[in-house]
Amino acid sequence: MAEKKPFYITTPIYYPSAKLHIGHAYCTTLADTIARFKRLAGYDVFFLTGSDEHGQKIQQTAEEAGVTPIQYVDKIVASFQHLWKQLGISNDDFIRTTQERHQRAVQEIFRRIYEKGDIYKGSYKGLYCTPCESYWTEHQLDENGCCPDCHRPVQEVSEEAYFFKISKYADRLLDFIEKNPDFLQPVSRRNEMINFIKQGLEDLCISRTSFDWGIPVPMDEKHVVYVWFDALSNYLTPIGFLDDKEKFEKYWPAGLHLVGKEIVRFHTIIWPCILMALELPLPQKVYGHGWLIVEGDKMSKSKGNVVDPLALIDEFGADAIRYFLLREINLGQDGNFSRDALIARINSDLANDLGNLLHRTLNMIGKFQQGVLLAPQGESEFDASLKADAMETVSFFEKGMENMELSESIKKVWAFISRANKYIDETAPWVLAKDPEKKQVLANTMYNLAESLRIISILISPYMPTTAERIWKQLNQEGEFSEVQLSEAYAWGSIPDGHAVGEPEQLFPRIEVEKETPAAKPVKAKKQKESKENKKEDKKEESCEISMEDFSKIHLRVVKVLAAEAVPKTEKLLKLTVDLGDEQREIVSGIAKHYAPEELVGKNVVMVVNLKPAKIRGIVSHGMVLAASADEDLQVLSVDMPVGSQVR
RNA sequence: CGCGGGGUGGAGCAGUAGGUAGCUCGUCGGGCUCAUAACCCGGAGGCCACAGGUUCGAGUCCUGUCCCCGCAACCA
Repeated sequence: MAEKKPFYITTPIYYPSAKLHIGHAYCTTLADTIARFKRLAGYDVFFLTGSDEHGQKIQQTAEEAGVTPIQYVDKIVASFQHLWKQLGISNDDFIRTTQERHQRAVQEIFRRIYEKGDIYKGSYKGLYCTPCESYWTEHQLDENGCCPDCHRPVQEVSEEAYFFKISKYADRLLDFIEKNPDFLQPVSRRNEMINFIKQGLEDLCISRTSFDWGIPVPMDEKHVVYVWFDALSNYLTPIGFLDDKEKFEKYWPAGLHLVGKEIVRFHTIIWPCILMALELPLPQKVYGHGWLIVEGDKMSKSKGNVVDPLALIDEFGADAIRYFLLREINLGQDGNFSRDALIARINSDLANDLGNLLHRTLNMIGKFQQGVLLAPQGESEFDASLKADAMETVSFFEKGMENMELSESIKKVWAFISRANKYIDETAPWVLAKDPEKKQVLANTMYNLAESLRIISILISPYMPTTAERIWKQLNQEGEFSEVQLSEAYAWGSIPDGHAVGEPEQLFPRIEVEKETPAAKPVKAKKQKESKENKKEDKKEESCEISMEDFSKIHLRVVKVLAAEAVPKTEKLLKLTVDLGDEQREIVSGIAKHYAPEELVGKNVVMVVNLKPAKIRGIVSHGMVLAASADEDLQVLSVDMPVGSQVR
């Protein structure tokens, strides 16, 4: 066989300021699946992920935690790596921007561009938001003159800094993007970037003196290299940019940088400019995927809908999560993640369709033929059709995967799984088994089902590596599963005559859902209904009605606010200490925009007493203060009744 | 005139250089019994947010309006 074609694929490097959430897991799973597919298809793949560990924010957070920055990031990065392991991520390397190899590479890149004259010293004046590590111009600020992102105050800063002449490359870049439609996808992002570039590019400030947790600028040690210049360079480091010319030439340019839509700009403007300055070829493709919306809403701890991927993996297994993310969410746009939808997919697709197909097949082979497959002889119309479908599925799948149509490709496999289930119905093996003369027809049927499952296991392996291998093992296939190639999926009839299969074993047990979880679901349904009906004049109010019994579950009481203080580093949260009459509680309330803490002290307000406690910003909030709101306005319900009064 | 995404049967989504509106789940009815109350077949359910326009013909193109959602993942 000819030498394998190289394929270099990357995820963004994640910022270790907090734990990773399902959105990060999504992105990395996408990349992993593509990487696994490429390996399956015979490419020599290098798959990189990592962490972006520098910056003022990390430095500060570490200080607050009383540890050094490196101690701080070491710990968090270990949790990244743990998560990737649990998720079955098959990265070939893990780059950390604090590694010596990366620092050397960045300094070298900086030096080369500087010597070329594309980096110059200037001074930067601007309004800086520390938490966001962003400079803003005056008109970008929000109505209060604060950071438009986080709405915290900004500081005026002026510092000496190095600049990278991006402006010099704008025309070349635009030309490149316009001439290479594949470079930037999906098209909506591409159009966006073309517009952005046409508005003109400004030189980019790439150094800082205001903090020192970063890579020193080689010729001027009081500067550190600023975030994007540092972070983007990670893509060059692990493939031998500095010290392994052969490896570097093999893998560069990258085949795919997979990124979230929020950072497409950096990857399609700054990064290509850096590469052009280095006189290196540009990556073949940058793909900006969408985000995950959770339960129709933004994730937030306060709503109790933060999705911790590790917890999900514990509960459902990595493959189920992977399957859900890749199947349910369309790559280019935002997608919904919900627990109900996840369970529905697991039950119907994984347990009923796939798991049960394997189980019933192996069971029949065991029951009707003592677990032994016989080479088929003759072919019925059903057999021929099944086989044709299998072959069509494989080639559709291959094409789809090459085009990054992940969701479409896996759906096609499921259509085939469905086809195989139908085949069982068509051939009715339990009938054949009763007729000795149909012995060979039965054997053909069993053989074809086993072949179908063998092929299915190959096709799903990039998506669900563990499950694929379990199927493989249950079919008692020979050889290392990791060595299997896509070409074997095309080879119908590979199972030898007389092959004995293994015992059936449940792949995915069905997940039984309790009839009605009183809390979350109805509330959500109601919310959606409301918003829908608001436009169409709520004619069907009765559908939102609750019974007296429902209402009586909510305990409302008048309580007195004893103390109130702002929760540090938040803009909407107040921590309140309230007196219920017979006890005191702490609750966190998102009303800081409307009330100063001192305004609330002494007030008697209405509160939900029996709300399940929730942890918000580390504070246990047990209860909720009721407030009326309309547009921007908000008022807590304050009443002139004694503490402890029931509200009904 | 900040930017972007979106409004399609109960839910979640597809709809590809404009030509009978599809899929999954749910639901209703039937079939089957090898199987994880599973599998197979069939039915009901949509004037594709609204209003104009282009066209022989628009969910799909153009214009305008309304509504939702984000601004990068702490905000009960």
